[in-house]
Amino acid sequence: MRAKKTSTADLTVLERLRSSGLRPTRQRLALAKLLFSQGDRHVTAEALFNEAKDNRVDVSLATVYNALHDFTEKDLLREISIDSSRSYFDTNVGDHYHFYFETSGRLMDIPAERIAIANLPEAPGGAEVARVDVIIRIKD
Amino acid sequence: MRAKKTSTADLTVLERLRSSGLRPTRQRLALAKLLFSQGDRHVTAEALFNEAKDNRVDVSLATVYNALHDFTEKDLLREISIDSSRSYFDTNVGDHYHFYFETSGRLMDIPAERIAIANLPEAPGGAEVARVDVIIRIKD
DNA sequence: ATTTGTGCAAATCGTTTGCATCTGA
DNA sequence: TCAGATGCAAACGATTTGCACAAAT
Repeated sequence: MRAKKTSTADLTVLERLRSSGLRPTRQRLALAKLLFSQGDRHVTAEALFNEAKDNRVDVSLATVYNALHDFTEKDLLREISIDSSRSYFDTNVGDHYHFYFETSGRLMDIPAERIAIANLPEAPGGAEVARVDVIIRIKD
Repeated sequence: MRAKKTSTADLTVLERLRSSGLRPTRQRLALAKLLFSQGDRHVTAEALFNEAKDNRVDVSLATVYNALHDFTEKDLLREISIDSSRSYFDTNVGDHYHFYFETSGRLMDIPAERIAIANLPEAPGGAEVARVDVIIRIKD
């Protein structure tokens, strides 16, 4: 099975892992391909795990978590906390905000330019701002 | 102590529960008193539970969770999700945002007037905005 | 009397960990 | 070779639930 040809997309993903200092293992490559080959995505660990299974990618849930966290650490992903029960990982690591649809549990990106934030108070004690999260919660 | 006199503060809390349609039970009254008698607070269920114990208020953890959720439903509290592992309950239910100090895990209110948000995109499909959360994460 | 709330312990859910076994460089 | 990854199952921590009992209206 799987006459495994190396597509350009594969190369991109491979490069991406390599240049992040992450070993491009079979599992990480497969997950990265799922994550980064379809535009911006917001996935949960569980969802990615299932998607992997559907694509006959053999990974354990623990490995999915490991990969997601590794990718996040290397800024290939951004983690978003909507509520205490789920964590989303966003393939869009640029500056942007989110709509959150409460009933469907879906997230949608809002480009940073679409919201003007002014007068941002400086952090007390002059500490550094790690990031600004904006979530617009929608009753749908 | 415990000569249980009815202070005006108690009355306020009692009124508050009543007018929210919540039965002012011993436990809810005690918890509400802890929550609403010391200015704006950000508590976790666990923290409030311990505080109750310290004050010899006899409640179970399940009841603390119940009360916090009941209060939140009646808009006496606002729930804030910082990361997947903790939920904070904020006694300030007015319009405002938050600083989050990553190492200490502390929250600090930012009055709404201190941040100007412009061009807020309307919700797709004209759905209603439930609320806008802004969290400024601080490396401290 | 009826409805609503409470306590407890067990159950659940997402996530993490320990450790023996693999695998990429 | 061998540091770094993986898989599995067990451990975890926060939160929820089921149900018998207690309290508020």
